[in-house]
Amino acid sequence: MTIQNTLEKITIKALKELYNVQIEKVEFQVTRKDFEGDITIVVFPFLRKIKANPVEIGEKLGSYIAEDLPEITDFNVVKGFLNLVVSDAYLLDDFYAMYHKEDFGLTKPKETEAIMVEYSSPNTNKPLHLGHIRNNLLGYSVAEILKAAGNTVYKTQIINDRGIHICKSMLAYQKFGNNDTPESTGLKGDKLIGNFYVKFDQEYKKEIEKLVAEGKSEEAAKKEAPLLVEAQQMLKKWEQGDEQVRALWKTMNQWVYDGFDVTYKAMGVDFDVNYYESNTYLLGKDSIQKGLEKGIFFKKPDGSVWIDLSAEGLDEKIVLRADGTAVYITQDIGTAIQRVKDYPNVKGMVYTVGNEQDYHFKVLFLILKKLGFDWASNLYHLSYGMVDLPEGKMKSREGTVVDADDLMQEMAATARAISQDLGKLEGYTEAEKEHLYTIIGMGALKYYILKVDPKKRILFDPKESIDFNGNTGPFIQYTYARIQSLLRRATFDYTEEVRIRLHPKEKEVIKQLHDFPEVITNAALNHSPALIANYTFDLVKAFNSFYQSVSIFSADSDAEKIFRIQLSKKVAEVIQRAFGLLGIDMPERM
RNA sequence: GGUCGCGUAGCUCAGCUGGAUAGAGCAUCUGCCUUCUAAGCAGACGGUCACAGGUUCGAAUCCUGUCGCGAUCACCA
Repeated sequence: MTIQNTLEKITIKALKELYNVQIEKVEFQVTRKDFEGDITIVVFPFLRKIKANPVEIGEKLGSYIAEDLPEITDFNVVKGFLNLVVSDAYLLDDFYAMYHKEDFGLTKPKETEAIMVEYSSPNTNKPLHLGHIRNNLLGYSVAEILKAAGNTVYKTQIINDRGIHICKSMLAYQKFGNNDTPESTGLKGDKLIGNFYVKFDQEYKKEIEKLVAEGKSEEAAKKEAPLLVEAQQMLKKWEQGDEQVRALWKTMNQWVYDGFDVTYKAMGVDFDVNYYESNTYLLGKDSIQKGLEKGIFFKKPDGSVWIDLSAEGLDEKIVLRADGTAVYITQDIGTAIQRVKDYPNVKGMVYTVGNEQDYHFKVLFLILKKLGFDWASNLYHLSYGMVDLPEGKMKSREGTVVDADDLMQEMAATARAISQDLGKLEGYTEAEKEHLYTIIGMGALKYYILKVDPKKRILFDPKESIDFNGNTGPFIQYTYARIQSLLRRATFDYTEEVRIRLHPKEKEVIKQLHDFPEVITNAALNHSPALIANYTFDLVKAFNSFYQSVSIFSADSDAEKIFRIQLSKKVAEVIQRAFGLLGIDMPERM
């Protein structure tokens, strides 16, 4: 609370007068529910400087503050905790300050300081799956949170559009494709290509089996299988710019992009700029050269270039092959530099990539720092845990992945089943209902994934799907919808400020609302949508408790009625804003 | 083996820079719909915060070690 600043000053002054000591900092916390009071000063830390009983210090400090500050109406001391009671008048002022503030909690972005957030980063040989969903939701949400906290943000993805995996799909298409197209098959482009990738693997395995049966070792068979050899030749042709290969590559990639667009739209994510690996895979070599001259890298006798990070507790890492070609990290170095060239106001970057690449990003950031870029100190690997299925790891080639499109459809179907069961949607057209089911289903999915700490792994059971009770997206959406209903019924004017005695539950809600800006700041600092999710749930619980214990339309006075509607309205606004940061839509009714 | 992450109620998870009797949701049980949407609310039950030490007025939180799970240690991306 802003009252904290006032309290801190007074406490410092009081302790100087009472005990003649100079205190630097005062520790505050929200008073626990079981105790009377609103805000608590922890006395224990003062003991270092004051030789006295903590209860005695609390009592003396309490009476000093209560006398000096009209905002504090009462106090009590439990052990070393000084609990202060804040006046209704102060809380009301605090509420109306929030109530009138448009964009409460949001900070205006600074144009001069931008952050680039990378997420999704798909391969173009198969559709998006459950893992991508977590990636996209996290990346998008963190981007929105950073915006809300006052940063200019560029959302980006690096599309893995070249390499042996695409060649495999292309080859399978040439051999078994029958000139299929998304139009002719009715399949989404990414699904069609994904099928050919699976087809390649199947045929490849058959060839291996055959070779092994002919007496080859399995290792040799894997390398010599004609399909694989042909795919490798195709990759070479691609690199040489072979017109036919490039043409097919272009066509097939476009199908995939069209398919991805549909999936991204359903997920509700978007990008400001795309980077393609086919354009960036050659970048970074000249930076290596410069670093070599500066002595950051060294050359081994065979001509390969390395960096020695043993001083930092890591190993030696290769950055350029002996034949002068780039490795994975080389192009990441180049791409990072390219991005700052493209967007000179970028002062930091966030990479949303799974935690199996923790080591890679540690190395990458260290190298960029050593190369001396000022933005290199502001790079963040948004690392997240795997999404596990009950049966074990997902493997795209074995077909045990949960497809992103299928999952989203299932979520809407579940929402439909539950909503029809409850039957509260009279007056809605079928189209409106379907739209609502999507909002609810996606709300469930997004909230379920975003509420857990990114670095923890998630066990996702598609059969049990999502619970719609308790700490879930739909529960919060439901609260929002109920408030909308209240506001529709409130035909009286509720713009004026009123002075009333606050109900304890109302106090709780006001205090909860008050924290919103701080929560956004923390969430941005920690790159954690989970903080927003859990905050919103707490706010909703406080509101529901209030909603159940006071009667809104039959309040004792008009002033109370007005205030309760105002409070509800602000709660709805904050819920909507918070969920906006999670990429979750709000239903007007449900 | 080295490095990194995780280990909190039967299950899923919160717990900010150390602070009061460790918090929610689900599940189980008890109440509450003639009054604003019961996808709700109030309450009960449920914990040696993996284990052992240490730091201090005070540790789930910080440090060290042990155990368990996972990731990583590629001239793959």
